[in-house]
Amino acid sequence: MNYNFQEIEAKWQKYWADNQTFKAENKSAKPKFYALDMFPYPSGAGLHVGHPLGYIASDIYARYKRHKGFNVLHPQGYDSFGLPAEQYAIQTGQHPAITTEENIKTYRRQLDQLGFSFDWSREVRTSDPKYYKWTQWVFTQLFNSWYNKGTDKAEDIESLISIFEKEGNKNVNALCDEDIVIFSSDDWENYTSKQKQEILLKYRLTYLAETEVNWCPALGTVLANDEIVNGVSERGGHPVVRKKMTQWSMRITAYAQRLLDGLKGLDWPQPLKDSQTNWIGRSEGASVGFNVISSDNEKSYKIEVFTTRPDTIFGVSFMTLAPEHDLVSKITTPEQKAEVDAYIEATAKRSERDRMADVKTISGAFTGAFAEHPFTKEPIPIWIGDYVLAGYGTGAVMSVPCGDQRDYDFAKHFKIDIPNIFEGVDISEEAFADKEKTIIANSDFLNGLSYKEATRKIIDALEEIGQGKGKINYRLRDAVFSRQRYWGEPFPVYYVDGMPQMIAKEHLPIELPEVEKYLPTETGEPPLGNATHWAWNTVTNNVVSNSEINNATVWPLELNTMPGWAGSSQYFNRYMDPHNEEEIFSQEAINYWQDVDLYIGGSEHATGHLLYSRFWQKFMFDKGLVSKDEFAKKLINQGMITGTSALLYRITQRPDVFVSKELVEDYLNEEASNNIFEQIQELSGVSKENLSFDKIHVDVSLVNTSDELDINEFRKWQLEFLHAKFLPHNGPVKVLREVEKMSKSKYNVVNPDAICEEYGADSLRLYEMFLGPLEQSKPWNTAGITGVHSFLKKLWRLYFDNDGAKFEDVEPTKDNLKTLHKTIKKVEEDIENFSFNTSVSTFMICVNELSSQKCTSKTILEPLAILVSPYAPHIAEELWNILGHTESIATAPFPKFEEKYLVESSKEYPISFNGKMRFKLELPLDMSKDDIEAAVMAHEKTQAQLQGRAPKKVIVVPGKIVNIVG
RNA sequence: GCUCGAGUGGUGGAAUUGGUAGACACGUUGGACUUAAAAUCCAAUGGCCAUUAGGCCGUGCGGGUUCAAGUCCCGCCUCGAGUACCA
Repeated sequence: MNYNFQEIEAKWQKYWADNQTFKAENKSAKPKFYALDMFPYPSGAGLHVGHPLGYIASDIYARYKRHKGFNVLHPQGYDSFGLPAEQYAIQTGQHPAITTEENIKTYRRQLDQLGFSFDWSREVRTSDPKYYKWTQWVFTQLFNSWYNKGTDKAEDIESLISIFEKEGNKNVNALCDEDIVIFSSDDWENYTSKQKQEILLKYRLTYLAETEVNWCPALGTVLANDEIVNGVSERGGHPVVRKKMTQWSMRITAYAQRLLDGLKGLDWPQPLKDSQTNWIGRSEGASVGFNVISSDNEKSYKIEVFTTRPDTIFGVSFMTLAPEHDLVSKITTPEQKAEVDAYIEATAKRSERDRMADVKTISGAFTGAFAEHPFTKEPIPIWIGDYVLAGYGTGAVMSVPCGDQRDYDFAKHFKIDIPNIFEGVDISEEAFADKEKTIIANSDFLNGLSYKEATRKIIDALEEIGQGKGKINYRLRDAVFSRQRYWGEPFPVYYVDGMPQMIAKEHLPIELPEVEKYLPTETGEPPLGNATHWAWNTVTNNVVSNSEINNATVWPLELNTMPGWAGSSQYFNRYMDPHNEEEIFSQEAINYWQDVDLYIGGSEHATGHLLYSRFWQKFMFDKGLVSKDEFAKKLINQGMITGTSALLYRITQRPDVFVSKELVEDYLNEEASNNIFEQIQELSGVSKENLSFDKIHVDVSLVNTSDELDINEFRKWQLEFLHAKFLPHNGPVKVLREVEKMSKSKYNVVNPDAICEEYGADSLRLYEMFLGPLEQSKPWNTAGITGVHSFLKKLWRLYFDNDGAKFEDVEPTKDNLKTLHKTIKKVEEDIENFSFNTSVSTFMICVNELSSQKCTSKTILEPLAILVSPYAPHIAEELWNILGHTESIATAPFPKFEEKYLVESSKEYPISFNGKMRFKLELPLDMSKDDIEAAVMAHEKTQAQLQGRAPKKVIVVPGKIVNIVG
């Protein structure tokens, strides 16, 4: 009987689907385990071999946990809103829902053929109204909440209103907008409804605000920083300008400290935690107010700055404002106005990323205005410079050139004073920023103090004169939540007199309307502006035609849609109870499953999805909806699988002439170059001076394992190569190999379908794990897959020979048991440590040993099938079945490791001389140290090594090693 | 620049608390089986020297600690990822 993987794999995939083998129950006496993969976006290109890496790992773990007696939740679904489907819709007019549906089918087929143990009954799709109903609902909950710094949690907006009614807002300790005006309870009572709504918006956890965005007029849309290259849009190369727009924002900054603190308890990769820490960017320092010196006594302006070095305040020799700073236009003197305006205009054309990336160019402009130093009362010139960003801190800096390199460079460039306030430090060449070695000088009452002492003292002094206080600042900014797109969740929001109103839970979901075009409207409104049926009737509580808008009972609906991360910020909880139509999830379900025990996905989500989800989870926790304020206990980043690109040398001047790799290398190294050059010239006619080579990507399927190009296939591959010429004419043409990210455009993607076809899913699963450690990035090279495939065949032959099954009910030998139990031990340790590559080797060793032992004992072969089952589930099911079981292997108990089978009585000691192993000596393990030494010293090889010398020292580590020194 | 990873044969990688460097595979070479091929099996395979016995070198580089270092410490180099005029 042969190992017919195609038949076996199809059979068991059908069995699992028919029997719902992996359906998880929300009630169980077993302990729970929740294994989750990061939400996939179903792209049109389908899966390549890099995608399943993490899925295989989580599947092995999930299957292992089932063997270990856990009730395992291992769901899968689709983050199915997104840009590519919308882009395709714009180009072809095809509705994104149709494209998405097709892509999901491809994904599903590819996932199914790999034999994953997903509970498909729990599948969710973010673009399904039944799902996004709850995304909309969470949004309304955020709207109806404010952040109470006193209790350090989100609370219902009603509690804030009742405070306003009782005592106004003077005692409210909230995380809110900066421009809050103090009012009394009487004031509140007298405000109009609209005024009240405006004030409340400043406190809500999701709110409307003017946000500066990268606006691309030609595309009619806002672009992300990385969609802009050299100041123009990546797609189309259109100009981009900075523009203010009213958009929904999420007050994630309310959670900055808790998001930081929460990281400590998470078993997540350190680099990932580090990048979140940096992203949140907590810094301690002081907020300082500088009064602007004004000849006009009626207007007094104050510049607020945040500084981490308040101790250097006596070193301030100028101030720098972001060009966008509100005060700039107000304080600039008439003489300087032209220069300042020109500078502001120039800055607006630069993207934030541009401004940040360009460290070398120093630019700025003097406003003509001066601020007053809070202590010396000296005038300080106020400059603007694009190295100061409006979005960070207050958008203003107190510049201390002697202590900050950027300030130093700016001062040097504009010939501004650089006063030295450090004792015994030379600042003629560069600034001095070492806090630890700082001793303050030339600073009045701070002289002689260290950084720490001076900081404490100056903050007290600032508070005393009312011009500053200690402050903690976060780099984290509130997250913009509006997108000017079609294919996303619509907001459950309509506008009454321009003020946003939430639509109640019982009327959700608000479904995405049909539109004729997916582009922005001619007036620049988002695509939903094209919808004719997009107004809210507050009487009948449904969506009606725009023509019915009467600004009394029928109002316009929001035209923006939600961003990609909206749907992915609570999906892991929705999986616990995915079909609940009454609640986002039942308390029973969330209390049973609690949180994700293992989350596997790419590190690219470090500061996006993984930060927003933590924020939503903490909010849900504050609302009492979830019992854990972190949603994933353990997280693993799987490494990227890189592709091995094939690059073919082409003569730049003759794009139809290709030269084999080794000839080009010889030529370039000037080895035998004359001979090669003659051949090249004969073929191409290019002179030596003009000769240069390009490297073009060639589809990897056109190249064999010896890097030789299949010339005939290459000619057929693309029309332009039909009449290509090659050097050598009749010898093999070799390509250069380079490891790069796997990508369609580099023609180095390997599709799993072909491998499944040729070797089967079990081989692919094993091979992806065998490649190397899960977390490391590693190159894909199909050459080695034959190794794991022949391992599976060897495994099969342990159970079968040509006549059929050969296992028997016989007692296993000592060696059989030893092999089995050392395998159990190692595999169990490996899985617990996510070291899947080493267990594949362990299986190979085990099967090699059992084969040479000619083991046929069921006592060994049964547990072996279970051990292999998480990795290669199809073959394991088949073997299990043939061993006589009628139930799936999925919940068969994991074999129990027993130490007694591994106990050894002797050890082959390595005998080293000066640390170098020279020979081995078998000695009993219970032999004493002295006896070992005596035995070793008496050995003839020891005497030969020593050649009569007396050893200085003999180190004996029983059970390990003997080392003779001398 | 900063932060975090990584660097081991021709290749992917192994070496769990410092204790036999190169497990397991791929590839290559030789052999068996076969009319032949495929499949399968067996053997060899870090480099250099040596007929053998054996010796020397060897985990990016330079130092150090130790009886013993891929592993620990100090200083560098290279590659990868993230991030950035963060005040």
